[in-house]
Amino acid sequence: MISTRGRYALRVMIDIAENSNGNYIRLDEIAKRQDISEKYLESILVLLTRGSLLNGLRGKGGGYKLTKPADEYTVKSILELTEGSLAPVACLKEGAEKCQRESYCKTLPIWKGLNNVIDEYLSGIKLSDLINKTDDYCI
Amino acid sequence: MISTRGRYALRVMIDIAENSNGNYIRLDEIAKRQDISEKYLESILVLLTRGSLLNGLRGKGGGYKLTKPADEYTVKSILELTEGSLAPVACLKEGAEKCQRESYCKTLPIWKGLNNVIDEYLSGIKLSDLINKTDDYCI
DNA sequence: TTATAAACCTACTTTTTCAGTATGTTATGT
DNA sequence: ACATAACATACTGAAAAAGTAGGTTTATAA
Repeated sequence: MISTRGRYALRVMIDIAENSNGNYIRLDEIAKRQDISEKYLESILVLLTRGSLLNGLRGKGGGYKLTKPADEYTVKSILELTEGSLAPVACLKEGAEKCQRESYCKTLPIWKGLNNVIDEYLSGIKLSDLINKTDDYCI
Repeated sequence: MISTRGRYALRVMIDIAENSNGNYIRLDEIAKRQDISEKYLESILVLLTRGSLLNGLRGKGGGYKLTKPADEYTVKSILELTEGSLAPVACLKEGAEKCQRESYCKTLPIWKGLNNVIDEYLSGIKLSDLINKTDDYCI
């Protein structure tokens, strides 16, 4: 259901939130810490950057950092961007072609309900809930 | 997330619950009503029968019927049998090999929570909630 | 008892998605 | 100018999903 891409994306977002302090963090640093191949990680960071969840800077001193405070990211927003959609069935995806069975389908209400339950749960968790940034609060 | 197999399985179980009245229903009948190819449907009915959610009888007059009353099936039990597992990530599947990151993984609690939310929702719906068997109650 | 109807079984093909790799290009700071 | 690090494009391999094909067994009803 949640693919490697989405799971990695979440781990990476947590990693950046914890280890950056407004600084850019290099891809190879993250890759090493998270034990993900640089090349595969790159393809994930591209998504996060294009979706403007991250800010990428090229050249020396470059890297990635968050575009906004950690409490403004929901887990849902991160997963949705990388997974494409979290809908449990195709007919509930954004922009799906209209299903012929829609009017009388007895299973559709189940999928809608499931979709809601998942959405609510993942919208309720913020990136800031997942990090322990002790260094920020220690004097 | 939920594949065609699981979705079809649910539709088929509803179909049988609605149209059988203790009688066996033929595969080709179900296939026609549900607009699913006979051959593909067969592979699904095999799963449901092997998992003893259905009873299959061969030969003339044979077909499939429920093994128990409709209110003793949860949607979860039907989907779990056909999908294999409903766990949102591999490491939560039954009999998954132990994940090295388990002890310190910051995303694991999210997946466990999501798993619970999904389980609770799908366990709460019974097959009997999905059918309208008016003929049973009309004299 | 025999023909027929129906589920059962094994194996295959085709398509799609996931995961990962390779190579080259552009922007940035020193 | 030069090193650095993100960006871009394109490819490969493996696995799973979806669907097909053909033959085998078992029960029923004529």
